Amino acid sequence: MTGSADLAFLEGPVLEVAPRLLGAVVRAGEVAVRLTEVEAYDGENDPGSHAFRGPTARNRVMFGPAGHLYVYFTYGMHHCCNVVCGTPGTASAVLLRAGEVVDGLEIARSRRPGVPDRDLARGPALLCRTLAITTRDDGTDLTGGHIRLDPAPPADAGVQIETGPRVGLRHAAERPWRFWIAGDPTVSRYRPAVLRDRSAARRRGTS
DNA sequence: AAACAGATCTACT
DNA sequence: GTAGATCTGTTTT
Repeated sequence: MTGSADLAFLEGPVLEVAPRLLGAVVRAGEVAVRLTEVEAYDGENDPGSHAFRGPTARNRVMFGPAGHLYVYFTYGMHHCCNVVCGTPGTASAVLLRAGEVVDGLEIARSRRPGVPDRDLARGPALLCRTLAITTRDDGTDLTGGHIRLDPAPPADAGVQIETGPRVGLRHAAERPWRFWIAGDPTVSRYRPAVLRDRSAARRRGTS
């Protein structure tokens, strides 16, 4: 539990890294979450990635080395966090979508009063809220600081994994790059990505 | 300086 | 099951 975690596996291709993060534990201070649901984002090759159009002030962390945290803010009120993977220069990352609180339960509950335990980190913004992760933590090294990541224990190596489309994307929504632990109750159950842009479809339809 | 876009969540029927 | 609130940070001019 002490010392630095071995995060070398994060340097691989994002589609291999993402499923291996299931069962891994993210610890932020007193609260720890075991990951049950993640999504892969393949940087400049992926229209769904924030890095698709190249480096900017916001996404620069993703272009750096693996094992750091990329945190972004969206919808005016939500934080979401990713684990950067791949080699420097590539901008692949894995969105942490959901997990199970495995330590610091009292503190986690106090951050989300009245919520059932299984829902404490059920969804990417909720996971960040339960771990108190904000854009202040953007770029954090995960090998052993105030926020750290520990690989899935051997017991999780054989868990059954399911895949499906990523949630909520406008582009590349069809890629089945969402991974979750089969049957786990903490996996978010939001609707799959849907087409929102009816006006564009209508414009095209009147040809 | 201004416009845009959003990898969500909650509430409501 | 679905509609809509929400409003900041980022990007572009």
